[in-house]
Amino acid sequence: MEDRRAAMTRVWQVVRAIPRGATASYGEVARRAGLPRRARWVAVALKAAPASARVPWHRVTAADGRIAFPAGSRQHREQARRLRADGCVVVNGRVIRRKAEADLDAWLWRR
DNA sequence: AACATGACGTATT
DNA sequence: TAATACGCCATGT
Repeated sequence: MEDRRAAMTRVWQVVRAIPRGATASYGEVARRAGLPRRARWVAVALKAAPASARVPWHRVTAADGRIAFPAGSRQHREQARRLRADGCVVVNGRVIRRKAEADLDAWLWRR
């Protein structure tokens, strides 16, 4: 299963390409990594990412902008903390994205 | 092989 | 916006 490793590497790379202050959903990351319909697997890949890979995992949220970890959990707080350190606005465990901003991202990331 | 799980997504109400 | 339901798919048991 060396191919699995390659796919994970691609996922990490895609996440590393998310600029500070921006976010992407698991599904988006999956598509950009050439793994359509594999959002859940992206989560597995992130969980497996070693700290040495320097993957900004906190910039990945559910499709609606919510932090995927259970509210109140340590990791949920940690993600919110890092997100805010990036300059993102987090309210009720959700990253606020203005429509224009979201559209710009879609444009910047297409293909 | 069958079934449960999960850092998910989408449609519907 | 929130709650539900169902779809999806790699993994682990």
